[in-house]
Amino acid sequence: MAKPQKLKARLPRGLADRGPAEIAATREMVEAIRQVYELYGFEPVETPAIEYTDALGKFLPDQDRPNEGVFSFQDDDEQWLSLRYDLTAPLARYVAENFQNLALPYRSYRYGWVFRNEKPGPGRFRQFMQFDADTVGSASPAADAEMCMMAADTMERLGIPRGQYVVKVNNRKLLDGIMESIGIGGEENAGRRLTVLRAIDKLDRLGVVGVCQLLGSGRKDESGDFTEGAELNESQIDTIVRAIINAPTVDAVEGRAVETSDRALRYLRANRHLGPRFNDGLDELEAINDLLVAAGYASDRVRIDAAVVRGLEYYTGPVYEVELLLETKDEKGRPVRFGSVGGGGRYDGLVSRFMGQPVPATGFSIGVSRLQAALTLIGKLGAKKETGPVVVTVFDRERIADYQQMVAKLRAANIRAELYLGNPKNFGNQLKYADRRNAPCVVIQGGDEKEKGEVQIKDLIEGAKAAAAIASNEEWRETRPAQFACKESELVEKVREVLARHGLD
RNA sequence: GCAGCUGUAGCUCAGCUUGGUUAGAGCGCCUGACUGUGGAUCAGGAGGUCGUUGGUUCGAGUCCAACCAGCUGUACCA
Repeated sequence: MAKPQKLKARLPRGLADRGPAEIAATREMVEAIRQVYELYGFEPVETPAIEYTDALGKFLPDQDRPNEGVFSFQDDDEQWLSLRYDLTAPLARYVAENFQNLALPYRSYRYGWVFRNEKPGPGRFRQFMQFDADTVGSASPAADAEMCMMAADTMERLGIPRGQYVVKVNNRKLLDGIMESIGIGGEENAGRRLTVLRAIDKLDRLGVVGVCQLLGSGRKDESGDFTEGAELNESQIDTIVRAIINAPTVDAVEGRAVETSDRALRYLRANRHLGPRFNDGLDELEAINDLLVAAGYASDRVRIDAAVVRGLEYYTGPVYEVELLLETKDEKGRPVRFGSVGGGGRYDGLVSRFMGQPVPATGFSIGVSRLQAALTLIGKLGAKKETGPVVVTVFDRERIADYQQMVAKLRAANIRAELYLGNPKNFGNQLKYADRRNAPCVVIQGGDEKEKGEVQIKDLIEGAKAAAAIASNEEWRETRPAQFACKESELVEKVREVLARHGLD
């Protein structure tokens, strides 16, 4: 007898279903972040998940085909559409389209799903949530400093203690200046500069030696895979290493060695010979740092770090990155480092792509999904299991209307409640169901109770505790642990007492 | 994309080295003991194209090849 071919139920890789606990955790996080952003005077705006591909700037050069990394499709008029891969490019489109109606500088925030068609990995999904804040129309370093402060405040509002995160600040012009000074400026070296930036970005993972290999002839990893290097000569590598990679950042503060912006800046100042572009970047960094210090944000929250790269393509000046410093173990006992959970920077070119005038902008983005994974793992989120509704059981199937009425009474009193909708034949199954729903209690009314105008209320939470002491099934059933009778008219009141006893009111 | 590892019940896995009747375990699920009560216990039951295709062989879950999928690392990452 051949079985009919069943369709295999399967989730596409890199995508995730989310249950009640995760949804609740996300809601909690989003609300916390929103409060901070509102406090800073930002207002919400939402754009759709789909944009014209050219608005996202993701056509491959010299081809009329979008980048493979974005999910794209053609409209019936042949125009390419794409799912957004971040929230910044759509905002730039929105601002350009509504430029006349916005009060500039325009501060806005929004959160939503973004999509990337890339190989997924641990903690990396093809659909994930970001929460962005942007200030459009201000070139002031105060706008940048504010982003950094807001990032720090947000981390603390989410329950991450000071010292377990850090907001790192850098300026792209520093790196550009250094690269110019070693002779790889100009259009013809654009590709090479990318390789250099990528190499520096890997400092935390590969260390100084690995980065130097990538700056030079290339690097072969443990699996035998070879990565081509930037082919710089020794003196070029030496300049980068001395200016950025080996830059001292540790200072003695009150007898302890700590990383400080002061130390980083002092060292950068000694490198002013690297050229005007480098010096521009340094001046901007100094300006931001002065504002941070004046506002009381010291190096334990926001810190200058010349090795931060981020967003190779569109950042033009200051860049920021939020890093979680805490370490923990995963289910299998392996150490987990969370690393970057957010970042941003100044993107002065992004809005002006649509406009005839320059429009400075700076923004910051939190990776909600990744941060949620981190917070869950360290137990800051989703620790408690959601309590289910009160379940009204069906004893006498002729009287479903009576039971439904009890449910309605509980609901009218703002108590989560539901009628058992399954097959009422086996009463035990109804309790099993209530147990699996994590119901705090069930309401029972059989013929005996009905005659006396009573109902039975069974406290499942208390009952589960009592169960541990009972070994035999007879005893279990006869004692009816944590169960009591009350007048039908007292139903709401008594249920409320049970909920209060467990802190659920 | 490149490399390594892994595909056996709903889940976690054993069996593969050394090919040999009916492919196992734990957990979960269903039924009953228990026609008015969750848990525990006991008894029973359902559930498998051994990732796919081809090859070697009298005989393949086991050996070989290709492919597919997953995981891990690496590359890319706006």
